[in-house]
Amino acid sequence: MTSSATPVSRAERKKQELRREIIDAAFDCFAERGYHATAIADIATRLGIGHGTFYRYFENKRDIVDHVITDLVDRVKVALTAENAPDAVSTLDDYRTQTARIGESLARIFHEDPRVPRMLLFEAAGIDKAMAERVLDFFDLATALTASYLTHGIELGYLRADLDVDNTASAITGMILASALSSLRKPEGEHQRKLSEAVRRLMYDGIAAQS
Amino acid sequence: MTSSATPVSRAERKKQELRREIIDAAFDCFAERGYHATAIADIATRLGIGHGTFYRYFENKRDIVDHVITDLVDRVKVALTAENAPDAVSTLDDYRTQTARIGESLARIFHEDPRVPRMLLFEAAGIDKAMAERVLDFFDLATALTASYLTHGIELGYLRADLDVDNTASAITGMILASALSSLRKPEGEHQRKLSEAVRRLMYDGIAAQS
Amino acid sequence: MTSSATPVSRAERKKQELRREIIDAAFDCFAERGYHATAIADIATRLGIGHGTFYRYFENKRDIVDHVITDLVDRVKVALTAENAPDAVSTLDDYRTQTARIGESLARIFHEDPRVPRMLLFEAAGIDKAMAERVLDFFDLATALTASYLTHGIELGYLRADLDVDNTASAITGMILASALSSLRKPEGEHQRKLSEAVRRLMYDGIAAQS
Amino acid sequence: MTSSATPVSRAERKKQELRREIIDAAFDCFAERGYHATAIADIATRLGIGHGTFYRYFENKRDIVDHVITDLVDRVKVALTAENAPDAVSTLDDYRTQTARIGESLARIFHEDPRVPRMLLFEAAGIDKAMAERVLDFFDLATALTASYLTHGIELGYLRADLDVDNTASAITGMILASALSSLRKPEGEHQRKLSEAVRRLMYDGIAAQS
DNA sequence: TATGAATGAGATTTCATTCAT
DNA sequence: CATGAATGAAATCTCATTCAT
Repeated sequence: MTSSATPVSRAERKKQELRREIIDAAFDCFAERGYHATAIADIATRLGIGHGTFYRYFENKRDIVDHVITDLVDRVKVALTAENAPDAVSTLDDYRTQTARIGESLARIFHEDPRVPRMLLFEAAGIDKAMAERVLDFFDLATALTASYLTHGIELGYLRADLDVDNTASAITGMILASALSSLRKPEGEHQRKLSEAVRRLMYDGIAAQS
Repeated sequence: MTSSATPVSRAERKKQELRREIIDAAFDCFAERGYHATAIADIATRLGIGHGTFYRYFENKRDIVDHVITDLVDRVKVALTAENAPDAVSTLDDYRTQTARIGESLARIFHEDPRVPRMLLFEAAGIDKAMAERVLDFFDLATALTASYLTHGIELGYLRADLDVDNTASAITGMILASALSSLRKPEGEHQRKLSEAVRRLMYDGIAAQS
Repeated sequence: MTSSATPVSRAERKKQELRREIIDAAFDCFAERGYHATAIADIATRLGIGHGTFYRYFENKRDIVDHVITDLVDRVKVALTAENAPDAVSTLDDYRTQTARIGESLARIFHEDPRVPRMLLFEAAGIDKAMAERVLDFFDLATALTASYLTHGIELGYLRADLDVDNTASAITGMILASALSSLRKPEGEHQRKLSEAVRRLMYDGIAAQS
Repeated sequence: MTSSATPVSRAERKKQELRREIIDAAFDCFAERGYHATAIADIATRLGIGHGTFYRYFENKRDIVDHVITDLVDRVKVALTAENAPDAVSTLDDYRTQTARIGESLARIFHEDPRVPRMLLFEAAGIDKAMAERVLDFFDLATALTASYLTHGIELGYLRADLDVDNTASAITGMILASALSSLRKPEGEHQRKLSEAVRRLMYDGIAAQS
């Protein structure tokens, strides 16, 4: 029942393994030195393989970076969505908890693998037009997800009915970006938690003194 | 009274003019095709000058992009600071107005020159480590400025005394980023204004329904 | 018994071969057209290889010329020293024979490969300060070697006890230079032999008429 | 009677002056940094003139170096020939004195202006084929001059009748070269004098112990 | 006449990609 | 299949020379 769908041979499995290692090594290089400063030979050397071998696994340099980004985006997507269906929330407190959980999850990813924010925020967009689009698409996705939460909250009445859903969602995505950015300079978990908390207080309590 | 301040010769003036044109053409190219995809010859061709001429005005490619970024950052800095001293504000309403004004000013820059957000958010950080630092420094500057507003507001009592100033400022910077980002896909002023308003409502009213 | 000493693969051997061919082609070019007038592409073209290939074997243009000079200097050093230990000589006649042998050996090198004197005397020193130093060092070496012969001869009593060893050695090196120079215009062996003989007569008999 | 031949105007004189200064500045640059490493702009800057001005005085870079070499060669020629007619010598002692005087004169030139040996021995020949020929021509000239002394000495009987005039002259030129070379590393007058003396002892006494 | 801004030929060097072994 | 030698397109940068001012 396990390997029924694709009866992979041992060789095939090895191949997939190396494929994955190449993606990871490329991720390392791109995040460390930048996409343009990374030569295919650098990636191969890091793995101890010949650089010709690279081309048996990926079309070209542009191909690998696409895979790197896909992987990275998938990981963040999972953090944003996993176990976190908008309709699982029914009160403001639930939502606040949910937000905290998502925030924490993101923070963990950024913290555990600093290549993620670096690549996503610094490297990807500068590669070419198409990649910049992918980055924007990803932000839009995050915004859409947030928007669905907001809409759900409005429907259930625990969020302001007059909320400008899309733009508020954009603003919230911006704060997530801020969190990712700050993880580049202050990667300690403590700091990330405080920032995350500040974001939530902003969202729920606003900044004004209680009149 | 005419040329008293700087008695520049006509030749000198022409030189400064071309220098500026080169910076501008470089800005065009970098924003359009990206830093790495832009050859010095592209910049020169765009101006109808020989590419050797470029090197009479700038050391090398890295030099020109530094100037482009400096210009760009200066422009945004002006929008963030001009006429906008934190201590000119003394009530929450003042602050909200102030925030609106700054937001509008930024929106105008992003809208009037779409190269600005594209360069700042997409191209700059991917150039090299040093430039990535400059970008982070710039975000830090914006955050520090916001923080000074917040501190001022706390002191005067119209902002929450228990505000986590620095992290809240970070979050607000993130929303400014969101605004810049959105201008890339939806550059119409109308949209920008709405996003700006949503940010302000988030800040002042929170998202929760009035209990 | 075959490849016991250095178990080089066929590929490795081919590589060394090409490396040597590149040095030789570079030597050709530098001697023919001069270092500065020679482009890397010229060297590559002469070998029928792509000019990118050059950079797989040598760091840069400066690197190759260093190797060319090292080769050349080694060749001349061998001629100056091989089988020619100062202490193998014990009479004036021996010394004269020795001198003749060294002179002949040098002449053969200059004659067999006219690139040698051309490169050493005309091209090398003009390349840069460091190379000029190498050339001077080489002359100093030749002078030191000659000096050791002279010292030996004084000790054994067949050379004048009041000889200014170092300066006399310098003068003799100068005459070797003259020989190298003359080989550029008059490369025939006959001429070289006569010049060599004239040098020896000068050294042993002086120029004055017998009183 | 003074300026009758060419009635030069003040302007003309100034022009000639600048022309000379350019040659001298070029000499400085070429000797210091080498011909290829010297840009026309370097020469102009050293004089505080615009580099366009250079081209009002000299055809091109090749032209100026030709003039530099001509000047240099003329200076050495003067030292070799001035007041030193072969037929003014009639005894071996006279000749030895004469030789000393020429040697001293050359040494003074090399010592007073170290650019001379550096340019002549290190830079000139590497410039191009034509210049290499000029250098060889110059050495030939020195050799021919020496040869005429030798011939004169043979005719008057104070030099060996069986002297191989041309090749002996070549050898002597070689020793002059040695002197020039040594002035590059040991420019002190004392050393030059000793070397010069060693050359003369070699020529007149040989190196052998008196039997 | 002096100047220096403009020019582009030309040289060096890198590196993604191919392909024979 | 893996390898890495070979390749050349393409980019950067320099500087001798011209020429308008």
